Amino acid sequence: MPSMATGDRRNFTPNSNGNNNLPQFGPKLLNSDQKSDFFARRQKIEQQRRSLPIASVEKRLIDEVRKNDTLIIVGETGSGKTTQLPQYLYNGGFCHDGGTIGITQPRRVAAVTVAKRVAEECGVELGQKVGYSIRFEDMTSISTRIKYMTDGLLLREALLDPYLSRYSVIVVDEAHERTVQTDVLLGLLKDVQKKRSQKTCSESNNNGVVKEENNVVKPHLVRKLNPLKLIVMSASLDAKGFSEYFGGAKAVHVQGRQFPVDILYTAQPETDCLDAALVTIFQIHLEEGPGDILVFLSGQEEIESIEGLVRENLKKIPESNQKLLILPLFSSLPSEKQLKVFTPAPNGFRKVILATNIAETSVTIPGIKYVIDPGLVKVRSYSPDSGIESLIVVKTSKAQALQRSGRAGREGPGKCFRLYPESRFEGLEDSTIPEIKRCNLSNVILQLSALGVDDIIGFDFMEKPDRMAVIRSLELLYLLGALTDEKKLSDPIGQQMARLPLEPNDSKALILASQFDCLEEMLIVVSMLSVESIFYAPRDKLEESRTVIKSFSSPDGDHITLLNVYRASLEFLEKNKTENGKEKAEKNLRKWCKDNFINSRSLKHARDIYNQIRENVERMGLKIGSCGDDLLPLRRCLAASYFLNAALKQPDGTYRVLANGQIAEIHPTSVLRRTKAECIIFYNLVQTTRNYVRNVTRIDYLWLAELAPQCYALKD
DNA sequence: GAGCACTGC
Repeated sequence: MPSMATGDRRNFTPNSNGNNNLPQFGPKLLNSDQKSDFFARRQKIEQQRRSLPIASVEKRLIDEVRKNDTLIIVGETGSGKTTQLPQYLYNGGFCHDGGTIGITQPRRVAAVTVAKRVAEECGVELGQKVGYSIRFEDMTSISTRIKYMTDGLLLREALLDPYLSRYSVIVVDEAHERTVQTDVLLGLLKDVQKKRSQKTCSESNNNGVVKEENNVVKPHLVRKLNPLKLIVMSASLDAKGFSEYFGGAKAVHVQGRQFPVDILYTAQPETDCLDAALVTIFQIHLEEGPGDILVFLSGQEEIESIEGLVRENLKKIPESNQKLLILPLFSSLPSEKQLKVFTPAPNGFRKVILATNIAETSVTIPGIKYVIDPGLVKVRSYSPDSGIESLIVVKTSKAQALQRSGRAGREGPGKCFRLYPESRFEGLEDSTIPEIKRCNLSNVILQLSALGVDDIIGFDFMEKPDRMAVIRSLELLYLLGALTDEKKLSDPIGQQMARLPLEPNDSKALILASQFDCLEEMLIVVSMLSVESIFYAPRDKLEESRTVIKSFSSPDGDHITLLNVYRASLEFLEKNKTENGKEKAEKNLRKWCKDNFINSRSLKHARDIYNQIRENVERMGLKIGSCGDDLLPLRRCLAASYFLNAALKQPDGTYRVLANGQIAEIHPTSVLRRTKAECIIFYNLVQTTRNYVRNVTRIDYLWLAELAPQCYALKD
């Protein structure tokens, strides 16, 4: 690593085509002290609404929606499309016959914050005319006409109401992100649209009545169905793909409004990305005017090492120049540390935020004037041939690079330093490969089967998933008993699995646990497995954290260790509740988490999931029994459910996956890392630097033949 | 003795 303190620097060249317009989303929220004068505020809101770029095309947009059943809207940053269009539609009479306007978002925070803003603009109480619905939280009522929600939630709704009959218009926002949920939703909506324009509900098999899950007929569902209006909103400059998919649908472009960002490239390719980022941070800090820096890095490890390097090098420069605040930001970082990036730097200080992709779309940080973009991103990929998931660092797409640089132009003109030559930019892919082409499809297939789509290969996806990936997932679902020989959803197993908001394997584990009399325990285990990283160990307290985490660990493996953590936290909470009351107890729990190196956000998430799936299994009528302190039935049940993830120890201490011969090691975070049981089942296998199995439990080899004969018939 | 980006039901 070359010394930072001296003259090492990078020469950046501006891009050749001058400036660019960058896509970004959402309007800025007003800050709270502006709320004081109600009338002044309303006037201000009106003024702001009228000044949005989209306001000038309101009439035209409404006309187009009247004329076309499907419309593509390409809305640039700050156009106001997400907040304004639903209001235009409402005022344009699209709710007159009692229909609702549904707007989907890929992320929960977006659904919530936008709904709040729109309710305020409309001068109504949130949950009345304007509301939102996300997992764990429904802020809608019978009078809700503008409903923001996550795309995944709308998919779930389609299971109960296949015609989506309560909606007159559905707006799919941020479609350019192409999440799995968005892609499935687009295919589904296309189909619903066809069905709704071909026939009214009264001609359907349901005799004109669409029943809710509990067989209660909702009055608004009985009415004759109008054709479904569909609006696909995208920030990508290229609407062609969407338009073609929807049979040449009309596309409308709405201007954006944002500040110019100067794009600078390095003259030469960089061999050491971390070093280049380090040099650029100091170059900006020492030579550029005020404004915070945002650096895009690939992962926690990279962030932590560059954090150390910046600190080291900071000591070498004159003290008057040391006013630099270094803030890491990644998803598994505890909330209180994440929140630090939002507090303005003290007077005279500059913030440098070292972030993963979380800062690309999910989190918007105010005050950023400089972006450093090494042009790399860590992505999940899935090999259908081996069935292995891996996490690899790849080059970003052009669209991603544009999105990143846009983060510098939200509040004023900015600069983006791309740590590669301009020629490399030209060679990048236009857009990122849609997620559906690089993930395991079992859940998608299960959901589509539940929606009556039996021919997955023939389903009209915007981009077809890999054929081999489909076959792999069909096999898994068949082995789990979710699909029949005719590839139809089985009854009751498949039906029950599709209703649970979990991965197919986890759903199966719950169903079996009811037979093994350990559903109480399995609900906890599955909830804990569904969240990311329960434990959080900061680098400087690694040793201490290990000792503490050990106190929860079970010799039988990670599943039971997770169960111990959950039980211990509940015990702490209950005891505290009786002594201190609920609110204080929750606060104390967060302290308890911190002391035990547990991520309290993850634990809270696990509790939410637990409550939701417990309610689900209760409604299904599954017997919720407990195996008490004897956890043998739990381990047997894990073997019976995750039988495809069984592995045997080899003489060299690695493990061989019985189902496909893959070789893997136990992940260093597992409590079985050293013990090396003869036979194990694992929750997942991910390839990083090597093949690792994570969340591992010791089982008896003989259980496999007994409990999963469809896979492990005993040979004589 | 090595380390999982992000999101959703």
